[in-house]
Amino acid sequence: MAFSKPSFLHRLKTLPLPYHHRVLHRAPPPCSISIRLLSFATPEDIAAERRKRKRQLRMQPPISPARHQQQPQQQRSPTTNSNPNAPKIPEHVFVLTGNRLNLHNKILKIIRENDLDEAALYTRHSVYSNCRPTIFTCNAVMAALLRASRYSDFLSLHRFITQAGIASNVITYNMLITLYCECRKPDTALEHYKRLIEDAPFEPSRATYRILVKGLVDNNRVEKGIEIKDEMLSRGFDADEVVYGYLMNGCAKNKDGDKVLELFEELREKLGGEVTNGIVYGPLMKAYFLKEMEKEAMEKFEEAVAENLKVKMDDVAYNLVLDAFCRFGKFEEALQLFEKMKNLHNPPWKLTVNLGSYNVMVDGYFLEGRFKEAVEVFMSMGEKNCNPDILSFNNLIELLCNNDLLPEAEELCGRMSEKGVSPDEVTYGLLMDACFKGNRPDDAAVYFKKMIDENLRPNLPVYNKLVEGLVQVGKIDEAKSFFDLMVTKLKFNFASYEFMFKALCDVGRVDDVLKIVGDILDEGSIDLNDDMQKIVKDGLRREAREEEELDRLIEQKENEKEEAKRREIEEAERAKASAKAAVANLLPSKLFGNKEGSNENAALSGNSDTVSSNEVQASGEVQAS
DNA sequence: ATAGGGTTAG
Repeated sequence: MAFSKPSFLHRLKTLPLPYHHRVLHRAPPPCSISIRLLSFATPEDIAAERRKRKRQLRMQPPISPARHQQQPQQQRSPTTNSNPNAPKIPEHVFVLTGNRLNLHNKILKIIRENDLDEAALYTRHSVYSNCRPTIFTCNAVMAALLRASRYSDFLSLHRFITQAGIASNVITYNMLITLYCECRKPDTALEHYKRLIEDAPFEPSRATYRILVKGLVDNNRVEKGIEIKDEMLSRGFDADEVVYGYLMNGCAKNKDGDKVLELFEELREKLGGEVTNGIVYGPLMKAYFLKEMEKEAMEKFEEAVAENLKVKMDDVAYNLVLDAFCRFGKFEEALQLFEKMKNLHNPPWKLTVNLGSYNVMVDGYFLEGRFKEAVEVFMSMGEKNCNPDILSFNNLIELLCNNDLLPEAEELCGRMSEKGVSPDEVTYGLLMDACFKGNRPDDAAVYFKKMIDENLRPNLPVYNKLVEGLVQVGKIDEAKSFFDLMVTKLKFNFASYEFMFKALCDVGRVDDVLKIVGDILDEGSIDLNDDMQKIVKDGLRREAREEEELDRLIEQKENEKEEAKRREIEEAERAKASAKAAVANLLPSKLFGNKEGSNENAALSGNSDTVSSNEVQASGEVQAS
């Protein structure tokens, strides 16, 4: 295996997740539960009503999944038509005509030009124009955002259209589930799946299950994936080789060869005794290797590549077999197969290699300790018209760094642009780490600066690593300057403050600490907890100063805050009084008539109500998520 | 016309 556990944890930590986290929590999922909450007494009532509605909206559970799409439109009963609480049925594709089609094509064009900001903005503006975008247009934009990993923008657009009453369809749900799986939030993905099942007036599709099961497997939730697979079957879907393939691969990853074979048998039985999709052969070989049944593994390999072409092998299926060889010490076989794959590759008719093949080989070479060749094979992928992406580069750079090949990693980083790829925060984070490990703290700081200069957003763990590394080698000034730089950009936690406090106190810079404390109290960004106070007081004592200095500072800030609040209230009252006078004097009934004047009043006084009910709605949706 | 048809990135 190419990655050790610690390095995986490190990867998790270095991913720019906090940004996602923040947005993910804020952006409410699509739902109108909050509105409906008002009309029922208990959650049970709501659930019962929801089931009833779904029953009304749907006929029988599906026999063939292909039928789903057409169902909702016809099956709306008159009662649900008039029910404002009914789940909104997404528009059918045949509304995509005339102006709305023109709009759609216009936005598709913007997407093709890769101006996703403009595409999203255009979509939003259209929502309140006389030409509302269809869900198909919105999906196209959201799909583009998802492809670009712009998760927060995706969610904000999704929230916007949901609030504007544009109903999601199954593709929208599938994309949401994809998004949460990619963000390593499988439970949120499952919640959206559940909501699709319970609330949406349509059924999940086969793709929904593929996405969800893959996401669960990728997030180490194979058992849950198997449950979902069973649910898929019980909902009338055929056994799907792709879904079984994911699950088998996941079980193989967990070294459970028996479970892999069990799944394969189940699949074979359900398919009437024969599995012809090559997708399961790689995982199957892994299972035999795990059980040390090498002969059987090689038999399966022969079966997969047999001349009779009974088993359908494509690039993905080959990659899984290649991976099986690499991971189980059959590197010679892997090399041979890789050559064969490259020879068979004959686009566009027959695809047998892709970017993934090269990534598998990179891992294989590293397992063999053949680092140089790994880089060579990686850089040669252009021969087969494959293009490395940022993830592939980062994977290789991480492997190089983990094997004390920092110069090679840096060289590779420098060559990314020739493949049209730019380093991201993960790339720089990896190099930064490696620099600290290689006693090059100044270069580590340079990489961090590069992130800032290139408008990348290093996250808190990356920042913490930088500051810890700098302090460790006694570079307090540098550490403090990065603290100052990032304190407004990142949401620091207690640990990051405490670390800086300690570092400064250790060198006697307690005044700098007091200054930071003052800023914290001014901004209320974080509570000044007991540990922080203790660090400051210890620091003061060590400098032969009074502990009470801190208490006095806190008190002073409290007083200032109260004073400010009082002034604000006064200000507001004065403003209110003058507004009243203005309404009374400047909008008299003789000018605009009574009605106009009272409308104005209603708008003024009703304003706060509108805002608060929006807030209630928003928080209700967050809760429901 | 929007996703999906699968791998790799631990």
